[in-house]
Amino acid sequence: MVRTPCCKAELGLKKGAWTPEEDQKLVSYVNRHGEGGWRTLPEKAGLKRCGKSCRLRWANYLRPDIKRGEFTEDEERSIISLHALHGNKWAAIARGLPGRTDNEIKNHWNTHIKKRLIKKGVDPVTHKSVNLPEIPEKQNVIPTIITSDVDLDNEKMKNNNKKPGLSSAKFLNRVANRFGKRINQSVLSDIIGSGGPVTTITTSHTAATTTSVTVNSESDKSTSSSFTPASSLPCQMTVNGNATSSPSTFSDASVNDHLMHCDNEDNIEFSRFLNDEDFMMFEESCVDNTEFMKELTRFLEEDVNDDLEVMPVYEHQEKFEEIDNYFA
DNA sequence: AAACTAGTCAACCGCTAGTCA
DNA sequence: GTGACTAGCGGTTGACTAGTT
Repeated sequence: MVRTPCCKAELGLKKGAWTPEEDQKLVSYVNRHGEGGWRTLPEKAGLKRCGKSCRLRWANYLRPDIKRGEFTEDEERSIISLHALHGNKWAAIARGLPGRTDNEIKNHWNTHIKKRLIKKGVDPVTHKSVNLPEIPEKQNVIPTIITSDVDLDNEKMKNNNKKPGLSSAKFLNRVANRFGKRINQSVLSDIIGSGGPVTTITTSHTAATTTSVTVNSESDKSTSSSFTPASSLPCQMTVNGNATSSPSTFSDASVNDHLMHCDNEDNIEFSRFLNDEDFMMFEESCVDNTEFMKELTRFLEEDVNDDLEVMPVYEHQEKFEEIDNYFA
């Protein structure tokens, strides 16, 4: 296939910064004729630019729904979380941040967030703490994914103050064993973020699609996979009485599998539990989560005093492989 | 005040995927 | 199946600005 040259300087096409006049021409043309047809747009709009340049200028700067200005703390948390999930897929990340462009997010990542993570001892590529010790391979342990500054603090706390006994890992094993793919990463991660066993659960169904879960943490803050999902579906998690800014979504597929993964301490990792495609599928498809939340709530309530032992997930290697094959 | 350096971000480049004839 | 074309993506560049010497 022969690639079509885009910006042919020899044709007198302009490059570099856009002038207000050019912007005006582009905006008025797109307003009249809509987006698309970028190849022919410059000529029709009276612009001496290549179509690609016009599309980029519109997409990154002139679009009316673009949010300008500083990134908020929540937005940054979302970026970190989504980056942990998608890697350098800036377009995918941008889809989770309405009003922000992939270019803007990419720039912000490279100039601010990345540096901050490095400064705090976190590898911005893997989101793992560079100080974490090597974990024995035979137990299939995957290091904790660090997705935010809060995680960093939790991670430090964990390393300095590990506690044996009934851990949040154990608790999450129960949730995962019970609900498997029905619950997405953000939900589980939010629960993990609460740091320990559930002591009280309250639910409110003020509207058919509104659910809130309160998770009070009393013991360890040992786990560290906080997650800020991008979806705006109406489920709010409340941790220690404080509503998080993280709306969470749920799938209602009924699968009961054993995909949680932890070591004999407190490390938990969900990336094998739900892969990217699966997570995105949930994001797109799940709309009605009320019934699922009710069921989760019942389960959590039952779980409070339930000492049921759950098989450690590293003993489910075959299940991991099954799932990998399924999503391959 | 001038020169230099570092940081920021808009824009560009090269590539791939999807669509259509 | 093939090639032309378009749209979109991620990496990189370079102009501009602010801070420092």
